[in-house]
Amino acid sequence: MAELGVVLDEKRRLKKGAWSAEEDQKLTAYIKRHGIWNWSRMAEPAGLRRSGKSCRLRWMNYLRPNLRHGNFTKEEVETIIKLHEFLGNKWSAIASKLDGRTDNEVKNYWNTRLKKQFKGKSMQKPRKSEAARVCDSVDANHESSSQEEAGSSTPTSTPVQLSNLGDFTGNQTSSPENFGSLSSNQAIGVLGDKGNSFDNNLCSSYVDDEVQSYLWAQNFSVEDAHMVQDVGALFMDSTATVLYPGWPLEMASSASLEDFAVNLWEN
DNA sequence: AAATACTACAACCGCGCTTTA
DNA sequence: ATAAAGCGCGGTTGTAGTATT
Repeated sequence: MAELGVVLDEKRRLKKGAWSAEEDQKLTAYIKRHGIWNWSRMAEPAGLRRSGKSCRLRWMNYLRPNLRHGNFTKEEVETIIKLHEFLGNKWSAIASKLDGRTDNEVKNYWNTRLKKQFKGKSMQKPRKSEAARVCDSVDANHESSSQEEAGSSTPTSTPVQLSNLGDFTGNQTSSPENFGSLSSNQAIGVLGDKGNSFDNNLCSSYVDDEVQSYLWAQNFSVEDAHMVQDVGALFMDSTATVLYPGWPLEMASSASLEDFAVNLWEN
């Protein structure tokens, strides 16, 4: 191979691995001249021995105009935390709320910086399987382990908000009863594909008032509708509270996410 | 100074959804 | 109606750079 870490797909003679400055220039110049019309067919006329996928990824994550690279601001960190709490590993959805950031960048940031902050720290109560948790309504278990651990609880979601969600998505009827009738798959969908990973436990965190109000203040576009359709399941637990990992339990009820994000960002 | 461990991030892979023929 | 192609997403891997021993 000509360059370290760069290999050729022997069957199709396609190059893989890190992009050179020359390749970047070729792709950028081609797109500027012809626009994006078909990723898999653009590579050859652009003078690149790359798969369409590879071209698209390079463009979307690196070459595209108006992208921002480098450190995340504390506001961005805060946004990521909040949205991840709400949406789970929906990186593209999260990234769409951050100006000039890509899903890949957000995902990398989460996996390398934020995830470890949560790792090993119990967010709150031990939970049943996701499916069981989502299907259950409030029950006696809430009072037992959760409040002992969390030290407080914050009643949250209201029918009004649930109704808004239903109206907003346009494909989900809006009563709390209907949310309760979601299948476990539907409910878990928003939490991630596998349903049992650390991330999924994390992202299924209960949503408190602060997070909700933040989210309602967001400007969700029509394209976002698909990802919010299952969100009702997250509101099923009305005794929700959020513990910010690494923070003392006694902070549970008083610390704002902003405090947490600032702390995280500064350290 | 060298070896090792850790971190950050670019890029690839596989899967599922949508569009097209 | 359906198979194929294209696209986008999330998970994972590979590697360069940095810190630590």
